[in-house]
Amino acid sequence: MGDTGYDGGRMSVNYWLFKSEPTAYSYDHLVEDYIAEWDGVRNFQARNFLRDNIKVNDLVLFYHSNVKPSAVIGTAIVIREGYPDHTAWGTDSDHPDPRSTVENPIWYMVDIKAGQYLNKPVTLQAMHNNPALKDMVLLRKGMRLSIQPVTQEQFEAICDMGSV
DNA sequence: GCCAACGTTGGC
DNA sequence: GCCAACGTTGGC
Repeated sequence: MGDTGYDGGRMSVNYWLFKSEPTAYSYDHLVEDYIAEWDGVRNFQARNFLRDNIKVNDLVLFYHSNVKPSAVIGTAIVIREGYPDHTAWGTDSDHPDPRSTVENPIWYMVDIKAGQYLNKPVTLQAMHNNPALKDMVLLRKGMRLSIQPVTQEQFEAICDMGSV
């Protein structure tokens, strides 16, 4: 941002970290599917990012949470931006919300496609040990947000740490 | 499995 | 609008 470069209408991509419990949806699973709807987010702050801020071509760190060790496993790319999460509708869904309707959807999702595996997972501990990452949202005490903004510097630092 | 931290709900 | 109760997240 802030330079005079032209990139097709947008000054730059933004960077994000998506959390997933691998027992629910792993990075392997994304690579298999190649394209995934990032549905089921039921937190308003994360919803706002999905609805308002996450754009096509934005880059994503895919983080496995609630496993030993928790770690960033790979990257993904946003291929469709915020649209209503239809999995909130209908009782056969894994995460229904009867308050959300077609006319007034509460929840939103994006589509992503698989990027690259890191050559080696970057663990939560490794991130804590890197002073360059000290301001990461993920590392803030008690921060449970499942969709988090990441700076370009943080994104690149983690990719560097993950390439052996 | 424990439990601290957090978000959400709902009574008042 | 307060806040207690509850459910969930997620590291350890």
